[in-house]
Amino acid sequence: MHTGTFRFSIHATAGAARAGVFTTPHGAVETPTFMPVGTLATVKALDPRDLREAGAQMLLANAYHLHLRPGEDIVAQMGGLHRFMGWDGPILTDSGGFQVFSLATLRTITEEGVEFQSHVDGSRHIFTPESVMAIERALGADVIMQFDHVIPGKSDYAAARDASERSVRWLERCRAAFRDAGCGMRDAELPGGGMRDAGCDRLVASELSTPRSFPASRIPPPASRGQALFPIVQGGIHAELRRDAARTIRDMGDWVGYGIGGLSVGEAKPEMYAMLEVVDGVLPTDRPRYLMGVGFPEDLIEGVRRGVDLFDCVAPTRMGRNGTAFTSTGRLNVRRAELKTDERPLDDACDCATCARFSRAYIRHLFTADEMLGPRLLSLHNVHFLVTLMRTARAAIAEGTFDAWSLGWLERYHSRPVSTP
RNA sequence: GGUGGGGUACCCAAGCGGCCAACGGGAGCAGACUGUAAAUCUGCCGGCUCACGCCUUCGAAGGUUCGAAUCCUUCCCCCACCA
Repeated sequence: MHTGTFRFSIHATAGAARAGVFTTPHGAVETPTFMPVGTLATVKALDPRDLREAGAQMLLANAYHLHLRPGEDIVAQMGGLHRFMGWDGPILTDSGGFQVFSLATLRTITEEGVEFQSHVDGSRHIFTPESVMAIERALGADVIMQFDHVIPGKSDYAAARDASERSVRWLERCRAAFRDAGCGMRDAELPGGGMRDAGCDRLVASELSTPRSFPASRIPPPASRGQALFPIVQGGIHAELRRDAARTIRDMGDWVGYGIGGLSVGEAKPEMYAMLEVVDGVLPTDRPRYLMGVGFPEDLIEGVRRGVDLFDCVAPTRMGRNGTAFTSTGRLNVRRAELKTDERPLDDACDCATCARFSRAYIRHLFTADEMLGPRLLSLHNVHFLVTLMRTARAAIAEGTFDAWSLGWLERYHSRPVSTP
């Protein structure tokens, strides 16, 4: 596949699993990969150098949160998301669709869009596919997600169908808005046909020279490089709905990549895995698939096994802040009393900066003493762990050992001897 | 020596006749977190018990009362002020 500055090439496969390279305007990403989440243009407790050293290749940020503060106009004025947060690698912005779900008590959904009450100050904001596109355009991430309607994992068929179909309708509107605001998108071939327009080029040049004079909604990405809009396949845990959504979206146009959403939101794991298999059978195999919001190490492996290339999740950083470490033999609660004098690293098999330098006993001490270095060191370890897990999976796919490797890995992870010294 | 205040579970601290194994907080212990309203949240936290329940607790010892952490007496400590 080659669409402008975006490109996806697959180097090896193992069943549905693939090892590839996803190229974006801000560089290439070796897949499968895990993308740390930096909702507010920061991966909590870590700076870009940490992330780079941990092996992260691509990051997430969130349109809803950045719209509330500092505002996409500020980000655009400051040169766009990459420059603003000091990360020159690829970035993906989520649309705020997940907040439709997680801020359920603070919003009202209509066909037109969603009215949110800000969780920051209570003020009211209307999010529509169009306004979200404007926000994501202004933020300037490489990949931007459509505005979608996420529902709880256990939702019944009717509710799931309703949300899924609405997401498709919103996708149409996102695409239209994306195109209309597409000036500056010369390099990106947009789904359903790219657009080139000399007027747009001129507009880009003038806006770049005087960015402050333009309203936020009209400020294009700061560089002439493109953005890619990813659709999101919804459908809850209903195979028929998932299949329908995947087909409909696939047939809508030639997307650079595909999001798979509405999973890991309360449903059972087998249900999530089953949905991945359904979607895997429908989406084009030569485009990257992004499983949104996942996740835990075991889910990453199960996802790769079912044809997923990109993952993101708050788990490594949130759990890192809350005192849980991922290890090759399961999760480890670092506050446990039995670690009081444990001299070993969090994970013997880990070569992260935390494991190279600090003992479990010390990290436990940092947490019990409520020292901020603790959450930082654990976040670093957890991010490194997931990123490395995907890198290892990639190598196994390339070497043709993925099946055996993944089964062995899962068995060890679930064996749970964990912390006994 | 005098006057006043105070001694409650690991710590701080409410309670001041029955609804008290005793509010609340901390510490401790265990658990949860999946497109971040999260450096957050939940549970346990005198002993025995799965539980019902039983047993031992509110400085110590006596006493009043159907019944006391709560009232009375004496004693032991601590704090403040006075001599």
